[in-house]
Amino acid sequence: MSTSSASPLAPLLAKLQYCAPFNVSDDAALRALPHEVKKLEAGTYIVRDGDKQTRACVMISGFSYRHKVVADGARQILALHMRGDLVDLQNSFLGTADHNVQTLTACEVVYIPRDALKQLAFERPVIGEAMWRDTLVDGAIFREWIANVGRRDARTRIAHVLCEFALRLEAAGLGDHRHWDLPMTQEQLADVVGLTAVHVNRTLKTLDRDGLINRTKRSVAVANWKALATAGDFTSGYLHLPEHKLGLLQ
Amino acid sequence: MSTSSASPLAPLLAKLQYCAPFNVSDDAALRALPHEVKKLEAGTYIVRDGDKQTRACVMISGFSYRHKVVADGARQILALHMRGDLVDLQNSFLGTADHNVQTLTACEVVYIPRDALKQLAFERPVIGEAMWRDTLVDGAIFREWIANVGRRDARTRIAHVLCEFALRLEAAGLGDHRHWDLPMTQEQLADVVGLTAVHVNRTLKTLDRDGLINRTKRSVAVANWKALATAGDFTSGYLHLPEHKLGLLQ
DNA sequence: CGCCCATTTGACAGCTTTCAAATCGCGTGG
DNA sequence: CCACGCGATTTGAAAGCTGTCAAATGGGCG
Repeated sequence: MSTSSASPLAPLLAKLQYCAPFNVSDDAALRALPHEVKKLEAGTYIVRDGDKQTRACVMISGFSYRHKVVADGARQILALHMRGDLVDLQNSFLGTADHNVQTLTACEVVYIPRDALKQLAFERPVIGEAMWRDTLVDGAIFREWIANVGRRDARTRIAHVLCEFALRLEAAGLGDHRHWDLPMTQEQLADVVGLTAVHVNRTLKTLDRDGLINRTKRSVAVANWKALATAGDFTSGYLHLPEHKLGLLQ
Repeated sequence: MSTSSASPLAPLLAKLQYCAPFNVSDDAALRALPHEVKKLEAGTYIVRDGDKQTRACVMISGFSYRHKVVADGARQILALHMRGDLVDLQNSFLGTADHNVQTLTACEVVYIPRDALKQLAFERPVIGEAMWRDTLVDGAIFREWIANVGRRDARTRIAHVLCEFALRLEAAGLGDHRHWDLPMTQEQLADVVGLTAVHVNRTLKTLDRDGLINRTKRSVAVANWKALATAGDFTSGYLHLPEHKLGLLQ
């Protein structure tokens, strides 16, 4: 098994290989990347809007999110990240960060110098292609979110992100898509879907009442996957998950 | 001047070089890409959701847009593309398209086989990096649009996209940011900002009345750039434009 | 036990949508 | 050159989804 859990880079390896496995040499090259492991508390900023980053950050455990703050002070969450995700490739390659990245929970992360990552990508096309692909999947999720906040009503919008989180968590090996913990407050969920916390609360209640989800305090479980996916106008295509991770669904 | 207008690939070259100019050899390699020029009528689908593309498409003239259709039939426009933009790198690299790309106006485009593009990117890191960067800028714009439709009111939202279009048009060499033609109907603009055409109409009227824009039939001119940018909560950072294209602004 | 933050709930306001109908612009045909 | 027709723009009135404001409830932690 090439993704030994001994290396802190193992989650990145696992994520990048979801398309095709690397050979031993590529595997070793990736593991040889210079890196620094760090533990971060919940709420820590990994990147601030305007920062000039020179390293990328890989999530090992915990959750983080990207967000922007608009003129009136409202916050919009742009993405949620979990184990294996490369979270600030985008900011570091573009020079100046155009948004914030903050930990949602306590996290372990690995920092990798941007230039080392860039060099690896071009020396080893298999790895470079996997990283590029990963960037494109991030973009695909951004697009779905634009449609989600732009054209779906509250109920559909929330059901949709719940389905997305479920599948991504499962793909990252963090649980079953039908039963997982939502690591965010209703206010944070509201910032994901562009609604108010009050309205998210009311909408979650109706999803619960209708038997689509089960709630316990700060956690959500999918009670009826099919119904939730239908309610959320959800299809998994845009996540571009490898087929072997979609077996359970359709 | 390396970007001779003789080649149909010149707009792509110009776009990719906005960061740093290529050397003669890279320039020649890009021009040597296999390609096919095509004229498309307004409304033609370049990619349909679900398609398996094997070539990418570069815009030479005209405008195109990406969009998704949600469950209730509503459409959300995800991106607008113009001269020099690589419009379906994303779909072709990911295998199956997760959204549609359609021409907004009559267009000239160039098709390039995905594999030739991929090979070039890895053989010539300067070009590969430029393409990667371009992908990341697309992503940055997606993120801004999430915040735009998620957290801004109608007036701010519309003013924001008008500012973005103005700057991107100017950066692409298609006019002055203070005076340009909007190549879309109010209904299409509504699908960009996640509003109804009726409300877009009312809002444009107030922007006009307040002296921020001037309208004539289907065209929009910026009457007061500074006021429009303020009204739209617009700053250009997320476009990651090269400094030499920002001289006029701030 | 008490504080604090998150959740929940209610009443009301408001931005945006919906539904229709009128007007306008412009290409087409007489 | 003018009438016609169709799509886009405008406008009005009313409904509705979501937001705002406030207060109550609940759970976790020192």
